[in-house]
Amino acid sequence: MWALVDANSFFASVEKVFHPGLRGKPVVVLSSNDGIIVALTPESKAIGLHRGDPIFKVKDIVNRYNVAVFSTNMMLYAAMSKRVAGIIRQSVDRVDQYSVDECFADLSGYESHYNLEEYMRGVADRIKLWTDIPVSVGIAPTKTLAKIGSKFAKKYPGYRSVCAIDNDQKRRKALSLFELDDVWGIGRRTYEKLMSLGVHTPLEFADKSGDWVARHFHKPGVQTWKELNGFPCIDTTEILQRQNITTSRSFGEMITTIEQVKASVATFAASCANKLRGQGSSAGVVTVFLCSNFFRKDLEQYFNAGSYKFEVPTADTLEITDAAMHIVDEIYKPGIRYKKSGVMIGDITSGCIQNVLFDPIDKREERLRLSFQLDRLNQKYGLKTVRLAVEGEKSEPWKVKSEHKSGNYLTDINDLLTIHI
DNA sequence: TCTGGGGTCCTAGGACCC
DNA sequence: TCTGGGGTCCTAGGACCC
Repeated sequence: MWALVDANSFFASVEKVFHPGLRGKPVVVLSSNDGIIVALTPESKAIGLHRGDPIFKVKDIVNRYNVAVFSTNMMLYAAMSKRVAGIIRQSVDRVDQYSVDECFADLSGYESHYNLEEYMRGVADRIKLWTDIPVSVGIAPTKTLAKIGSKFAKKYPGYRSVCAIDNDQKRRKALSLFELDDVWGIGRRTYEKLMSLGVHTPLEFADKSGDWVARHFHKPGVQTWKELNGFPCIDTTEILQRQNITTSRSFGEMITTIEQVKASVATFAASCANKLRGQGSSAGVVTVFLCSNFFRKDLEQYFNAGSYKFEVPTADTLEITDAAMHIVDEIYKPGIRYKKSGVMIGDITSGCIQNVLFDPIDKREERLRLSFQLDRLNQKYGLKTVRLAVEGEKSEPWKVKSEHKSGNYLTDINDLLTIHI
């Protein structure tokens, strides 16, 4: 059996932990650049807000109901995520953290010693007690069914945080009541296809024959069908090594000069290189893209991207940034008002690196040590304390808007909360 | 005025190889 | 009229996820 432990409205719940006056009140957390709503509490849903709403379009509701609005603070959410996962790991040996707010716990072997429902309810209670984050748990023979269980646990308080789908009768009932497009693995396109084939509920899909499913779907659809029938076939074993690393941002203000574009791209290249070193890998290719503001129909639109392949895979910030700057020289077009840029690195490899005889870079090892030293200093003294000059100042007009950001209560000693009793 | 960011896997088709 | 068989690798695009 698998248990899925899913935090409720995770980002919003984290903010509520540190702002206890918001209990029972509507809370929303915005995307980067204070753009759209990415997380919201049930109280916010009840007054008509939705995930994905641009915040400026719902300003009236926000003002009328005095909604608490927060800018995104990934450092804070990541630190809390680690704590929640740590509590689960104290009770279950094999835990895959699937996303920032979800963990799959492998319960095989536990059923002979424990009542799984009670056991996981204990875990959920401890998470609530120790972190104040509410979670919902689904227990089932497959991950797809466990996901469905966690949604029921979230929706109906009667489950007291845990819903087990552990026999065929419960499975059929759950599948008959669940929304087809809420099933894990069924997105918009697959949903439309199923509807056009006359399938309206997860149960109707699960009850189709294997031949029928193979005729209409490829591997992903077949997997979902098997999982809905209780046959596990989805592996989520943690991927320790990223295959691609991207850093991109929309700008707080549109920019035009090549110096500003370069400053943004250099900042993102340094961030990619930092993440790359963090997982102990090297990259074989770097890609840069620039684009204008596609919501502004009145302005000239532009998108362009370029790539550079390294002769020898590298994790050197200087080398990656240098390549990125050359790409900007090639794809930058004057007269455009740019809204977003980004850097992607790929062809990521770990371990031994094949050298070439005529390596254009001298003293590779020393330069890499320099990059690691940058990481150490910036870890200790704060982001961008030591950086390349081309990255520009700490406050640049293109920096993201982040007007409602709370402190890094769990990771920065200067932001520790003071409690008055 | 203001509209996010970062991933994975799968498949088909082209290019190329012997 | 008839023109092989069997591979690999790479890339772009689709679909999905949080």
